[in-house]
Amino acid sequence: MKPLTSAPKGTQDTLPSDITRWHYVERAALDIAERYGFFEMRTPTFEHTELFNRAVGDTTDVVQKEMYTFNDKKDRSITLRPEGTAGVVRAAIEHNLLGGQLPVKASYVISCFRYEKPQAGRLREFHQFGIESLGSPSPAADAECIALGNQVLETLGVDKIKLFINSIGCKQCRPAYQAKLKAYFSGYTDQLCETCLTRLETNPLRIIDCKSPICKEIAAKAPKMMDHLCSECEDHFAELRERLEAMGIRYEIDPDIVRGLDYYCRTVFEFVTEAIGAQGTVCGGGRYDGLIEELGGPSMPGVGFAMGLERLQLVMAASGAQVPAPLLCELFIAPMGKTASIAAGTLVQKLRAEGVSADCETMSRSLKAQMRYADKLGAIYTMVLGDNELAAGRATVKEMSTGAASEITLGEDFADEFVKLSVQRHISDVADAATKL
RNA sequence: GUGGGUAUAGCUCAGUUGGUUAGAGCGCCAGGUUGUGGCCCUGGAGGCCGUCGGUUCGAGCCCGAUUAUCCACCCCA
Repeated sequence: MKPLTSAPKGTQDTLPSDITRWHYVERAALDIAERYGFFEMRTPTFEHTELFNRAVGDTTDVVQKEMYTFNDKKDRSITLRPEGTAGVVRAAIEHNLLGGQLPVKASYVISCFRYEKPQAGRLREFHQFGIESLGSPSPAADAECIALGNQVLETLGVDKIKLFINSIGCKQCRPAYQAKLKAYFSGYTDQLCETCLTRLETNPLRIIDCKSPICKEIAAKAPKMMDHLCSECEDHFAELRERLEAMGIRYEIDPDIVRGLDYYCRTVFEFVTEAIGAQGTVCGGGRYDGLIEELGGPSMPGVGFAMGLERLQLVMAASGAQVPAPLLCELFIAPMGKTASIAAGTLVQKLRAEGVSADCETMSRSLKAQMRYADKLGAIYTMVLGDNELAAGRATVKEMSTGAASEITLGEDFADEFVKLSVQRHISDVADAATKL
């Protein structure tokens, strides 16, 4: 059987067997964000191309070669979002949220699109959980974001991950530093790689991040931003460190983190793992004080991060993290014959209306096959429904784990009786657990 | 965009120096007496061996191309 076509390169289907894990991860992240005062925000999957050109930056790889850009039927240039911050900031400006109470704290779970060559932990359509805190210039906001990210990772059972932080300066101190950097690297034009030669002109800061061995060696002796921060940036960074230490969040300073999106300034940070291959950045973010103004909003600072949900799930697996089991079927009804099947459908419907997860046979299989099916569903109880039961108006409910049988009437009180039975089991489970303690 | 590996059943993989009807385990389906799951036993369905072309009397196996996938560079979540 040949499929008509296949999913596009770099995309993934999420099957019913995967969805429990996804829900668990997304809900945990959004719940924790709410505790920090960040509420979910939903923005369009596509935006005007200009938004990303301005926000992410014309010189970045993301804008230059990775965007899914097309013209719509009225010839407007549209781009599938490659990241989440631009859309959130745009929406905050558009709805004048920044004229109200500050800070504006938003979270999101979105899919992003980048035309890249897929590899471990890198897809063309991928998912991010992210937060943005708009309005506060204080390192308190930076620390809050980092703490939030840290808590999400901890809650989901991720170890094997490290937090790296750095400060890349602001528009006061960075130009001078960049000039120094440029002067330094200009002495090595005969040795730098081709891309770094163009970086020398467009954004010398990015040379520091180059992975080519020769450039790395040259960059190792380059002047460090850390040594050229203005006093405001220095104080800001020092306070951030003080706050992280006060909260007991462990970090390392990595002076080579620059990040590939142009809007970052001052604080940048990454949660990085070595357990999932070369694409080890699970969460990355930082401060972007000029961005809101750049997009036509008020002059206002901001800070945030994005977490790659596919990568997150990869580290979770590598860390041996457990995902709670899905809600099991409380009762499976196995009918024999058409009359019983109709009755079973009705009984199951009553249970479902009462909020009980219940199921019954729809494949008309043998009783043995139905029992096997119930077992695979993980049904807590099963009930066989045949002519005998229908005639008597009573049936036997069997607890699958113990084989214990209980009688139940099939009348009006059926759902109530079953719920009572089920609750008793829960109570005895709790009692058992208590005695074990 | 550049490089390397891989492509055989739904999944994980065997398949000899090229030689008849291509295999295993798991999964799925059905049986193992009359109305009860897990363990065990038996049977069954399911593959144009990624696609196209070439070499050969003969190709799952060799060669080329193409596509997909995995991994790395690059970049980033």
